Amino acid sequence: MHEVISGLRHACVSCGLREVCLPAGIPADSLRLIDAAVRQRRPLRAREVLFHAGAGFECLYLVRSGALMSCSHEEDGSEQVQGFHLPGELVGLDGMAGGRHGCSVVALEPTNVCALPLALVQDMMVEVPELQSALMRIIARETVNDHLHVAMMGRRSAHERLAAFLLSLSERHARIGRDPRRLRLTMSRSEIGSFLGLAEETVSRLFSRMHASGLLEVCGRTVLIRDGEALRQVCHGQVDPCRPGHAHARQNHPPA
Amino acid sequence: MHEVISGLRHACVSCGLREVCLPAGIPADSLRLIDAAVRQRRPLRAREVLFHAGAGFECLYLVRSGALMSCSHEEDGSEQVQGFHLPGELVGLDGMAGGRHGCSVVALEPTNVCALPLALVQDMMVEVPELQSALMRIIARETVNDHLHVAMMGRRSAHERLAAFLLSLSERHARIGRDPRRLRLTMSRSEIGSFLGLAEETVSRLFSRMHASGLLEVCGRTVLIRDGEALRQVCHGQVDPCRPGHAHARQNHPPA
DNA sequence: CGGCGCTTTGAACTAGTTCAAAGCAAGTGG
DNA sequence: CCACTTGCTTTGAACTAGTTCAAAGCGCCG
Repeated sequence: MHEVISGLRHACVSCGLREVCLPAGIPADSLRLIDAAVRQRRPLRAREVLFHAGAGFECLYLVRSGALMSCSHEEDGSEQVQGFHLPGELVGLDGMAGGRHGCSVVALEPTNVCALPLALVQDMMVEVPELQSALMRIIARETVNDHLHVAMMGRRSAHERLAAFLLSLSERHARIGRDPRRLRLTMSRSEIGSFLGLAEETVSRLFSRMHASGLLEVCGRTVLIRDGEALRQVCHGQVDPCRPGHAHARQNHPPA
Repeated sequence: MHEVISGLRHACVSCGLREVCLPAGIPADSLRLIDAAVRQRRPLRAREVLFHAGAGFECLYLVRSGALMSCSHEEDGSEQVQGFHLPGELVGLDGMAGGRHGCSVVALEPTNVCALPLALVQDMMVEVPELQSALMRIIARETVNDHLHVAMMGRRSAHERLAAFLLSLSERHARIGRDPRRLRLTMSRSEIGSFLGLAEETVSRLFSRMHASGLLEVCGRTVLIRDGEALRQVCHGQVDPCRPGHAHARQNHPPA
């Protein structure tokens, strides 16, 4: 079952993601140990599966380029998208619970990942306490994200959810040096819907409305954020994006 | 800010929760170290706050008796209940993300907790690798739970949600040796609603319906599970609990 | 007793779903 | 190069699960 290919160039030290990835804040000499542990996995093609739910937990994976999506499966066959993972982000932690993964992870586009064999990670943590606390920090951040996600699913309207989703993507784009206003969504409407707890039709309609109101420029899977501030307001429920509110929309509404 | 009181009796070795709590699976000699680190906190009264969101992360807490509820706060003032914590369960892990807690935690009834000062935990992890992996396992399980929670908020009907909630409580009751059929809900309808992403009125109506259909016997905050198997079916969406389906009709006697 | 907070129930409403159909873009094979 | 398939997206129209608003009931405690 070893698809891991070692020997490829992968030095963390020279990696563009060093500052946002697991090694962030780890001293240079310890970094060399991590470097040695990291395996480069054969690149994934779009739609290719990194691991299936239920598979044995052997590695943690770091996204180097591309994008991943994780989703859990209900016994009735339905799927729930749990998250999207951009370069610099870590996936596979849930496997630590019981030695098997609880989610499947699939590539949304051609993707490269670094693999960290679990055994090596555990050994290393004893010798490199910084790694241990870094890992703890990352897991805890994961938890915080999940809580945000729950809070969103709990009480927010469809508009608020989509706005929050776009802003989160935008921020993460910024973190890795991409243009935070231009988003290339690599996932389908129905995947966004599943992630946000909405029907795909609802997502599609929202994009149309937000486009019409001038918040976004939507062209298929390419989205341009035209008014980030307004989007932030929508996200916090301070604005109802249905009624115009924006210059671009139809203005001939005779106010009551 | 140290409200921690040491010196009270608290030996893990003699604790009834040993097998379900953090120390599960940790060898006896290492256990003594943990034992020494654990501080007993003054008992919390109902509604008393263990820590506030934003407070510095100083301790992990283990529930000894009673029950806790954690909730996050949106900037608009609304609250989202993130979870309920029964004896043997750990709270406070989210604080590891940035040195402050992201949730507030409050007691639902008179509650005792054990406190594990963070500094001691970190020191110990270096010497007791079992503790490190135990902690990792617990955090990862947390993640898995959060994912279940998200999956529930995403696509399940109100009935399915409430059924899943009750079954989860029931299982956890069983784990700590309580009767899994008789639940004393220590939280209000609106707290359950927040947790499940429903209005409090909806929760109340569901209890009434499930009572009427003979699934449950509900008397205020005391719930008796009459037909666990059927409840499990509702939870998996195999049954629509609106239409009768059940012989037992209205019988509003308080469970003995 | 009287007041307060929680719960229940009813009735009206609406945000979002579902179902259905058409539009579009990319790929495939003749 | 075009016809055809396939999968995603958009849009419309009808529907409904769950919300919201309102009011009454119930327990509890000072």
